[in-house]
Amino acid sequence: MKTKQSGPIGRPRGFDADDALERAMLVFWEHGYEGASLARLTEAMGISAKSMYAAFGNKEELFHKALERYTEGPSAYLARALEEPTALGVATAILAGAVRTTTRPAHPHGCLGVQGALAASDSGRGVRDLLAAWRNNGCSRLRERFQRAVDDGDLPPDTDPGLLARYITTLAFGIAVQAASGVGRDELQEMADAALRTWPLL
Amino acid sequence: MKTKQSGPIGRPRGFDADDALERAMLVFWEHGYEGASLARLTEAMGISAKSMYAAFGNKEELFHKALERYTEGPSAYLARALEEPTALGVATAILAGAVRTTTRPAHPHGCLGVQGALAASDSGRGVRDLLAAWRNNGCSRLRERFQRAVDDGDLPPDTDPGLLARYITTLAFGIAVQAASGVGRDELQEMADAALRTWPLL
DNA sequence: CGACTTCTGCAGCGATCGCTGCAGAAATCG
DNA sequence: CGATTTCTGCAGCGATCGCTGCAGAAGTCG
Repeated sequence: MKTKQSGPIGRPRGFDADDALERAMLVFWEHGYEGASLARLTEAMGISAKSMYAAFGNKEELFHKALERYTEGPSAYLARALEEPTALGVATAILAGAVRTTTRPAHPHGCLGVQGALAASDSGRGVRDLLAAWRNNGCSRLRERFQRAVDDGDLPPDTDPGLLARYITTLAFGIAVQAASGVGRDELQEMADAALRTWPLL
Repeated sequence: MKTKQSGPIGRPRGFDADDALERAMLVFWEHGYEGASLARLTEAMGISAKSMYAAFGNKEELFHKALERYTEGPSAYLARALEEPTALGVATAILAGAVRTTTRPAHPHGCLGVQGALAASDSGRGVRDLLAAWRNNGCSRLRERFQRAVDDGDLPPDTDPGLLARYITTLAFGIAVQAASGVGRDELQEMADAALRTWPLL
């Protein structure tokens, strides 16, 4: 319900908030929540600390919005994968997406949802819990998708969808750790292929 | 070659350095390298900052020694697992050890080698790289063990030991992430069991 | 134009960071 | 014992942390 058809009165901000958020996301991705200082963030965003606070609230809110951006951007392969017609297709797309996203050249290696804040000091507990919920949410959505596959007869009726979802997400998170360790894309993709070669038997 | 049979001259330190290191390891484990402040570390160790520096050098050296302690303690299951007689036994023991260690009650959840410093600021780059090397070293030792299994005929001759080692370590690191997210021990162990049920076919 | 609103750059807040100088206490030597 | 050596507690170092008050610039309104 937008009542004003022209922009808000007053001086408009002199930077592109979307661009700035994208750059902030990359800094969080590379250095983690607590490892990304305001100085480094604002420098990458091309704005002053004051402008960042005016536009995004504070560091934690900035991270929240950066995580949303990450979910809709680099991590969008998950939502797309869930729409694959078969459970095997879903699993294959998720692992391939994880490998691709965590080993993109000229991008930080690893996954923001994993290395954003696995362990943290007290001040980072909020973000750490947010990311834990983010990861568990991904697992839950996958479980629901596999449940549907069981209902549809795509997976054997004795399949445990929760266990299967936990297995695939465990591999995906493990891939993110390996990528952060510098393991290359090809090796991880080969490993993902091998892991799904025994598919119907899990 | 110890030449002095009596202790060194001068006042001996008034605390147990082994105890202090153990407590420091637990703090690093829970909060990560950068998330563990000197104040929190020294409080847990029961000594002053000055004593810590005299005994361990600085924060980074303290972390190095804490990681050694972790390797010989909570993570000793890896070395034990490598001595299992069969490759399947090795893999089973590694995953079971990972599940147990990352979900121990009254201990930090997750793995120090993973959440100690996955992403970090500039000042944590040394430790981040150290941990990446630590993880890759575990993978290499597992690969060598699987290579031996191939040579001994325990694994089929067309098995790729590197790929298999990468798969098992990926699962182990994924388990560490899941544990850090609060996933319970039983669910993870069930998942590990299921992952190895198709063993000879990878 | 003048009135109004918002954004921007500067400077700096209090708190915490890892780390250390100093003086005295405490232990081991001859 | 005195001499020597090391450890300990206190206080505080400079740097950085996330964050903000203020004044003026810069834009949108009637």
